[in-house]
Amino acid sequence: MNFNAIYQLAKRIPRGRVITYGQIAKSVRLPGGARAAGRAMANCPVGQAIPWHRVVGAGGRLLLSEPNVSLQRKLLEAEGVPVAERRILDFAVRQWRPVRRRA
DNA sequence: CATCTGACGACCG
DNA sequence: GCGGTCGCCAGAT
Repeated sequence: MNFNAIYQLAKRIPRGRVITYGQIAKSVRLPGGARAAGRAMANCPVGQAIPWHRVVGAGGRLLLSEPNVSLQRKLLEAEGVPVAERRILDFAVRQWRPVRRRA
């Protein structure tokens, strides 16, 4: 699969903002939906400066497992994103929406 | 070929 | 809020 489009989009996520797997899938019209986006991130290549920690589940939930979820939380808080146990508090405001031309 | 397993998400009780 | 179902899909066993 060519997940490149996803990684490119991920790179555009502004610091201090987040996006969901579902949104990504929708934005790049990824066949397979959110789950495919999840696979892409799980396969996320290191060394390409991809802010993987800014990708969360629907509703602003952190879906990773330990110990990665702890790291994600740490990274998010480091850029000013408040996180409760496994959930972004003001998700509605923190959510980033990529610019897409014409619905 | 049958199952299981995920960095998913919408729905329902 | 929580747990279960279902649609979705690629790989691994």
